[in-house]
Amino acid sequence: MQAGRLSWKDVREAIHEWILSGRYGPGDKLPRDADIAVELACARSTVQRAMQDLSDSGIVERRRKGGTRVRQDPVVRATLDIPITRREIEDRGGLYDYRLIERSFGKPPRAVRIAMNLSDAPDMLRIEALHLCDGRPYIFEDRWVCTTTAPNILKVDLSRDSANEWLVRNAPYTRFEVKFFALNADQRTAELMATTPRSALLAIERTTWLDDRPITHVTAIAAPGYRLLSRS
Amino acid sequence: MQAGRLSWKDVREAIHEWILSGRYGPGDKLPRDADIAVELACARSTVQRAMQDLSDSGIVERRRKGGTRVRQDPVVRATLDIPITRREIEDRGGLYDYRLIERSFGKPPRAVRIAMNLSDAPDMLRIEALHLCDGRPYIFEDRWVCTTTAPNILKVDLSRDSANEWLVRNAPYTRFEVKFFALNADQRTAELMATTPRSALLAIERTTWLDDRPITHVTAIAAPGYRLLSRS
DNA sequence: AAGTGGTCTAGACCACGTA
DNA sequence: ACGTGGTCTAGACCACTTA
Repeated sequence: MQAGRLSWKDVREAIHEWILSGRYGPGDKLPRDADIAVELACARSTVQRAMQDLSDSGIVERRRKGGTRVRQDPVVRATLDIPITRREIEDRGGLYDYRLIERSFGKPPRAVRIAMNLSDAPDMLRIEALHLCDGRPYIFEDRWVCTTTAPNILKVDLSRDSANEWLVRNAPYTRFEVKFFALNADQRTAELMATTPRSALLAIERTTWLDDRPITHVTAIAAPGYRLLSRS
Repeated sequence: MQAGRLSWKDVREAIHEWILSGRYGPGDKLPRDADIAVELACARSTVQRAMQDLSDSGIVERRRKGGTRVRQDPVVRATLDIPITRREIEDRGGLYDYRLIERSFGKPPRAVRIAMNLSDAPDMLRIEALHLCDGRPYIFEDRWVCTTTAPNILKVDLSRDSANEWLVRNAPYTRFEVKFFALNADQRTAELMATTPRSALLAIERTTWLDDRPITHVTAIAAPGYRLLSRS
């Protein structure tokens, strides 16, 4: 970064400082980008880049002609990284292991069809698998794969390679949805996860699409004590 | 948008398409920005903006001198909005209500000090409060506020105004951390949330700082059935 | 109708990391 | 050392929205 010149991140900090210090409070209108550029002695596009970031972060609200205002109800916007399970475990320094529990065909239950936004119910590949960290259950994965969208998965030996990994590498998506919720372990899940029935488990439900065709729907159930952290 | 000219989002889509179609697979090196700019007939900075976004989305990896490569292990990067609880309920069309359960002073437990990254343990304001949707418990909030960083909260009548809302409006932060996990309701929580002990509940733990001084640490425990959705 | 944000362009220079 | 991404600048024009 060149000395004496402001980067757009510097500009963002400067403007954020104005807000933190109360120079501009919630609902207040900020000066036009052009005027800020003059005040801070930088190009307007630099201010624009900074403002775009403040807007993305939910701190500021911008409207053409209406100008820029400090948001009344700031939103906490958190970003989460959900890596491949194998990598997640290896990055923690754990030993990864994987076990295929079931592989079958059938019509997905209604909840899955709804999540995929499907009216009819074609047969899909059903996969149940367990990811282990240092020999202990880490994540149980209950997955449905749409074989019309991702037919090549039928050639994969899922007892060796996890669908999680194969899909992420070989079936890129254009859109996805994620849901987080807590559930009580039922009898079977408790056995699989080596815990007691009714244990509270974090579930991460993910659906991916290639354009408008669903690829897969997975419910990943994490072992007790699992914590999902936001990116710094 | 001007016709005949490519916006950086168009460029991002074009490049993403190259990846989806297999023209460039995982690990492959993409051409230099400058060459892509020539191929697509746009400015290099437009390609740069598109690439920055693809990099932010975890699709591509960029290194100075090393060039740009398609990521081997794509990461699912989800963004979550965590609004003020009152707004969250009202946006769902629910009737919001709020009850202060406890307001006291004391030393925070060790877990809170660790989360705040504090070695010593000053007295802090402790708040327990319940947010209700249509008269039913929705979120139980267990909060510690550092009164040296946010002293003005002592003047607030917390039986009327929730600390959640007051802090978000009046104590802006520069940094925060969020954790998600599942927990079994204990006896007291079960009573407060009008559910049964051992129910699985989603907990959202959040810590905020103003520069390096902690502001608040809150564990928000959601009612059974609560689901957290990613932003589209 | 006019003002404000949104974006593109072309050129320049910097900074980082690999070869 | 040098190639590649990262960013700034100044100007231009567009697009949206509200006064």
